[in-house]
Amino acid sequence: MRATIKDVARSAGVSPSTVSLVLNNRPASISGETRGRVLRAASELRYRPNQLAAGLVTKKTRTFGLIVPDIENCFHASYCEQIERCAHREGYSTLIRIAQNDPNKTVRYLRDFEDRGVDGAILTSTMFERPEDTNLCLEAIDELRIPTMLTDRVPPERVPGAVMPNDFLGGYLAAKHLLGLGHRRIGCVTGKLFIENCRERLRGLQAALWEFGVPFDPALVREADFQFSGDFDQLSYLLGKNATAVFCFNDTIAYGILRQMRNYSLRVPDDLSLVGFDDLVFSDLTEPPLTTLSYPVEAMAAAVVEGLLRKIEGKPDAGAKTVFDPVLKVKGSTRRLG
Amino acid sequence: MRATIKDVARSAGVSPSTVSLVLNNRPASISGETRGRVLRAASELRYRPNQLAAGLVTKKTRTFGLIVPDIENCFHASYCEQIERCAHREGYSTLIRIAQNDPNKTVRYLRDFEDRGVDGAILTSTMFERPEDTNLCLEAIDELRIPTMLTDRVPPERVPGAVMPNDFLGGYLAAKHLLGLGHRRIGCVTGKLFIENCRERLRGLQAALWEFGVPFDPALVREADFQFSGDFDQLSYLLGKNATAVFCFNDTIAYGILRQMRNYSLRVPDDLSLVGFDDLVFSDLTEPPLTTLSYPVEAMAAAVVEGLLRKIEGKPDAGAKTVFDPVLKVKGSTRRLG
DNA sequence: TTGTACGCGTTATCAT
DNA sequence: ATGATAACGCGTACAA
Repeated sequence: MRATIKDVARSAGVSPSTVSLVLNNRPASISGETRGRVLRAASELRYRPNQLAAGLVTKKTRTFGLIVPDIENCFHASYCEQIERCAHREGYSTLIRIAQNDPNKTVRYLRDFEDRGVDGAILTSTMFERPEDTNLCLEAIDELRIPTMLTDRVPPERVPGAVMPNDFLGGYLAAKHLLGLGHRRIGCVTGKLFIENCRERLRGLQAALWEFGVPFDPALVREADFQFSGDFDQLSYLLGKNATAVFCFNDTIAYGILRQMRNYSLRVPDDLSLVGFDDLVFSDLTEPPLTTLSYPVEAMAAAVVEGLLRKIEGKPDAGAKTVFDPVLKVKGSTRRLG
Repeated sequence: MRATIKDVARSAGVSPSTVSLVLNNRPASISGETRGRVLRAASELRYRPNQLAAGLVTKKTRTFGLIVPDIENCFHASYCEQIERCAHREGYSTLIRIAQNDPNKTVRYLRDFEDRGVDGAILTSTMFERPEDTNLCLEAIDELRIPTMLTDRVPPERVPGAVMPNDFLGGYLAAKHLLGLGHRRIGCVTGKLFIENCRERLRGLQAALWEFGVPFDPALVREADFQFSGDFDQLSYLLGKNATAVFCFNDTIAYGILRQMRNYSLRVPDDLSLVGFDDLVFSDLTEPPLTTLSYPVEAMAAAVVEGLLRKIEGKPDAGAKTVFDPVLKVKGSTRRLG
């Protein structure tokens, strides 16, 4: 069996508390000699404290709980990985749970986090299709006695204090870029519009249109899904509406449009300008490389973790940056009209 | 504060042990009346057992530890997600750790798993560049007193009992497909060859060549990296060697080749046939869609989890399928030579 | 400087 | 049918 603190104590000829004092570098002054004996015994027995027992008494487990909708989505995978890295850098383990956009799972996982004594929770999606589900989730968070950070897909009323992407700006930048190139009929293939982030991107687009004095035509907006599905045919619809450019709310959707373009023997950007969102690694490899918007995922992850640590330590959450701006990466899929 | 078992006991007018018996459906017969009182009290106080305390005494935490090299790699992300799902289906939480191919991190995480009392560990990569690192890792696993399943990147000596992809077959199928199409000069862009899986794929290719009586030319093999890097130029080298087809050891590498082909104004499959590996979702979207090899990731995940459960329950590990064959998905990137 | 004793929240054993 | 009591392994006042 595994050595316990008692075994170390016995082997070093001291009491368990002395072992604890030494190993935790407690202010209590321990003679260099016993300290040495303890350390030697501990390493000989390969002693490592049982974290369950330690957590039980200290109420700290140095664990974060992270709930994500999925990780097959590259953006989430990347965000997830960055969060795990930051957490690790701060000495925390990360219990990752994949909720598949299921509010019930989300709530269950949340409770499980509390049962397991995680020190803090991070949720990258707290908006669901049915508003009552969103409320259910928010209530569960409030009942929870655990510091919690929301990020990415956050209901509007909870945005203060959350680490947020500036999706309005993203939409604005994309549209402005296209407008600047002379496009006036800009089609849009959005993600699910119950996601506030998508609506924000849409608002950003509208703001840019307004700035250029171009009327907003709702007929140019098509709601799709962030998951890829190759069989939709938003493209022919939008072309039918005389779109000269299409703004896709993520890169995966843009890949689909790119594919459809080839099916029609049309060319990007000659026959249609295309803008994506997320700047996945693959977006440098498409033909042409995809003009897209990029978030500083690493910085966002760092902000989430930092914010959570502050909450855990009870510090005021001042200072931490909470809104992150996307950057437009102009590659080859957009060009001047005409 | 959160209600404990004692609070419930007090509220129901019984002892903590009775509460425990009721809530855990112990064989001990409890009168329907007290049972009701306990259940009512528990739900009124919203009692949920502290898993740390429970784990401390039962030595079970219903948690798996999962160590992956990274999850930005789509294949790993997918595998990871499937494993998490299977684990959840079986009532287990998954502590996911990203080791970034760092053997030291791997070992540290492993120990941490033990400290936290996870019931079992899953490692998707236990092969490192330096053999001594691999050994270090294997030794750490052996010293660990935790049921452990290895999968995917496993050192040859540990394959028995591991859940493995049949990479030999993958290499064989890819090469046979190309040979069947008349190709004789087949270039190869591999992943790092210290990974046994890559060497297996290479052996599979050699076997197919042998079958067709085509001599193996080492000059046609280029070692690359599974992570994408757009700046390599393996293509011009292989074309210089008169390759008429290229077998890339993963789809990401193939995307890079596809891109290079366009830079040279060459066409796939007319000027070069291309085969990838992994069948990422994006491989239906490339132009042309990428012929590639696909593993039954879900089934593999299920097998890993099942195997781990058997080990945990001390059952003999008979029956579980442990080698999984890839399937060749012929899409548009390969064609008959000439 | 070190040891004793207690508590963390739970389950298991053994009485009653 | 139910309740004391003793673990589980650790940290920490407090005592010595």
